[in-house]
Amino acid sequence: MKKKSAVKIPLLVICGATGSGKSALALELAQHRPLEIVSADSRQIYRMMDIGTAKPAAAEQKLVPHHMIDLIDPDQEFSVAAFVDQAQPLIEQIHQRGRLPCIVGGTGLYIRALLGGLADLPTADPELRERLHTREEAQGRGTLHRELQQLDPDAAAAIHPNNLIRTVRALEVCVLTGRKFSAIKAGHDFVDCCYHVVKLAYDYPRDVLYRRIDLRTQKMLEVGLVAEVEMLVHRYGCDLKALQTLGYREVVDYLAGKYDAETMCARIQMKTRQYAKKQLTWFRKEPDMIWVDSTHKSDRVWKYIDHLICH
RNA sequence: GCCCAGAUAGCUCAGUCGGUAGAGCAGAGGACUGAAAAUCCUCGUGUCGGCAGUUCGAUUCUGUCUCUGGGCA
Repeated sequence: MKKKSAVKIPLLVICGATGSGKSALALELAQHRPLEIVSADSRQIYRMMDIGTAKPAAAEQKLVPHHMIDLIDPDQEFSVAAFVDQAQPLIEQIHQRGRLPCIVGGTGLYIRALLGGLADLPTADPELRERLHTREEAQGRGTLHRELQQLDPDAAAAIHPNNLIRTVRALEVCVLTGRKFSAIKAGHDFVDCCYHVVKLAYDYPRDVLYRRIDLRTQKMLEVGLVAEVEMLVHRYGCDLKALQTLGYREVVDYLAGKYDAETMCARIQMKTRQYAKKQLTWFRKEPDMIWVDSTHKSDRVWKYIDHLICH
């Protein structure tokens, strides 16, 4: 998975909270410098989920080459590993075309995995997961975590008993490899960066960011988020995993009559603010992050980019 | 105008048989290696509406005033 080359490929990363203007900045930069955009967004990979994921408009995508968008249908499976496997060769191709690859996205794990690679872990096994979940249901809460304690005490200690999803994954790795999940992870720490990277993020006062989010949510509803979700529900049913996505989930509840339109809007705004906060927690500890003051962005940003391009 | 019910954390409310109070949500902080816009964890002092009275002690009992619902005129 890791590409070892003598010269590291230059790579611009624009990350940060949802609604902070990542896409707009990338588009602006692309007007003046030769770059192509690689989305690092775990939801924009889905076709038909356009409005709620704030996917760049068709016109914008025509203006600048965009990648890693509309890869799969909403009922298909995806993963960090799939993202890395597809994005890494893309980045190399863009570089060979003489352009600067620009990662734009808010999915912290995807970015980290792209830059540092992933540990050598087995892919998801849906049937095994199904069996594990069934066992937890049949034998009671905490069953799987207790099993994990036997198989891999370190992993169990690091995962809260209430966190079923991560307990299942850890067990899955142990069962599939016959090794300890914690031991495999310990041999990999994300540091092997195969790119020459500049990481940027907009730094907003929290209240300004939240106001932007509230407005953006309103706009999404105005341009037809509800209709988009209705179409998805009609096509796939409402149990779709992709419909757990923030924004989509609330519209599904609204359509089911759980609350009125006003409450739906308020809830999406609230959930989006909470998500932005969570992203900030993630990016805050990201090493070598350059936080760009949102009020006077340009000069510094151009300098970093030209440095990368000349590299 | 009269009667009744309320007034407690940013919001919705619980509670204190008199010893100054606690849930949910919100908010803040955090974790995160193939579901990551998912999943999970931690954090609760506030003139208990104002004033007066009873009491060693009142958010709790009494009176009164203000405000908000509802009912009767």
